[in-house]
Amino acid sequence: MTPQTRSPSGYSTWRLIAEELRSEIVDESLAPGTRLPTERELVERFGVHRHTVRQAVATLATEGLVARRQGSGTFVVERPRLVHRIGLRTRWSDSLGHRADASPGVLLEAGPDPCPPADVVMSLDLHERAALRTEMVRSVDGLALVRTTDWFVAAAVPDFARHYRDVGGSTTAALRAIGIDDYLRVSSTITARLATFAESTDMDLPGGAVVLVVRGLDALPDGTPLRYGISRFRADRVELNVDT
Amino acid sequence: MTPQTRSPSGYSTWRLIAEELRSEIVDESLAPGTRLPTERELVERFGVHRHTVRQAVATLATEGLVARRQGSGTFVVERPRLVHRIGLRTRWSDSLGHRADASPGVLLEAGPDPCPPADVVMSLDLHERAALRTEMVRSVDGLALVRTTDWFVAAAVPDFARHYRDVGGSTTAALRAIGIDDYLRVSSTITARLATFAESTDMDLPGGAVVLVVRGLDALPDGTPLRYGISRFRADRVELNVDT
DNA sequence: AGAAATTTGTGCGTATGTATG
DNA sequence: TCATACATACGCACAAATTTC
Repeated sequence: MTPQTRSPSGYSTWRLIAEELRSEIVDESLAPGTRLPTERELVERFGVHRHTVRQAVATLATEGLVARRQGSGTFVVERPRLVHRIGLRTRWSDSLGHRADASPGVLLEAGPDPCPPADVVMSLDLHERAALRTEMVRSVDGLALVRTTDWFVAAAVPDFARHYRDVGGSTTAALRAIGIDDYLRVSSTITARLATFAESTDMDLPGGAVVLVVRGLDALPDGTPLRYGISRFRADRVELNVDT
Repeated sequence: MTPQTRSPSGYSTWRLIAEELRSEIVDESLAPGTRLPTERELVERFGVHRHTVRQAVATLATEGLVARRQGSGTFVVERPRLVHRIGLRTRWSDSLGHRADASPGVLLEAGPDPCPPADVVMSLDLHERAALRTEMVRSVDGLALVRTTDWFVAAAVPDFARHYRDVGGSTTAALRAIGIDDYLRVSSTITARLATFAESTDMDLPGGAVVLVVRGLDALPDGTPLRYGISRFRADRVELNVDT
């Protein structure tokens, strides 16, 4: 485990240990409220110096994942986790709209996209039609939980950005103002990866954060494609749910 | 980006750059078959020494994610990606069974679990009944893609391990041999995190690999809970799909 | 209440790894 | 290849808070 004996992985020992412990916490193998193994036990388990274990736990403490109490131990902090349901009607308002502490979505950008990715062109049939792209961040309790990029068929959602701001940051309400009362989720594709630098900046993520990426296609009840969206969720604070 | 100006993250600079590029490849921002930016461009973009970007790209090349061609450039390698469908009937046989190169599941362990996690006890109503736990790895083309842990109500699946081996590594077939012809997915919960040391060993994952974690509850058509499963997928090779 | 054991917090010194130039 | 600056990991010692007996 020492840098001398390990092959160069690009990960420091304390970071590896920190991520191992984080996995167990996110997984609830270490349940909220319970005590972490003592530093002595962690030293034993990982075969490293106490300072190394301490630096690992220190980063988790800085992130607010655990709380250390001198003489007593280190404890897993209880943290609310957002459950985002994926189904026929997938709406932010259902997942975080009812929470008193949910802020409206912040529109970072909205404008024409001259050259959307190939799968977006395909899904929305944008060969002959212009695309509108929106970039948003959504937060709960001051914590950014999701970063979204959406494409619309521009002609179908006139003045989207203005309506979005007018209704106070709700996509569903903005679409209703335009005259679109209902839309359905056709399919969702879920992947996961490490956050990019840009995402870490936009969502203020800790180092090495994992994001859940959901690509979804929404259509009008008659089947006309309406929106192609890419949502990137903080994986340590959000879980996706599919009921069948 | 220099070690002097960065706050200590536990990641070496080349590792950060490697993971950034990997995210773009997994995301298909850098599509299969396309050329990576030149070393010169990467040096420019990340503001680091040429040795540093070379080490980053070298790691991706070792993993087979990119191929370097002298005088030509570095290219993103095309790699098959497994799509695992989540729906009412979620079966391995549907996702990877029809592939000629799919190996049967390898049963690592099967036996009584005296003390399953709280949510498993709850979902399967194991307060008074014994639990059977199975641990498996499933591979395609010699590449381990998923590591599963399943709990059954022991009394409902007598001799499961024997049947599983007899039918050659298929859960659905083993259950049929026991007399269970059909079962349905009740709900699925999806999270993501870095792989643990144990998972990295079992699935032979590269350092810092991300896993998609799916917790699912299966029940008999009459609603009796049958199985609670935790599946951990290699996130760089598997995507989940939900059609609604 | 008090002593001992346990657990986290802190300091210094040394050797090695990392990234730049 | 070498020099420089910083980060990492280890070894040892002791302090402070809490729990245990």
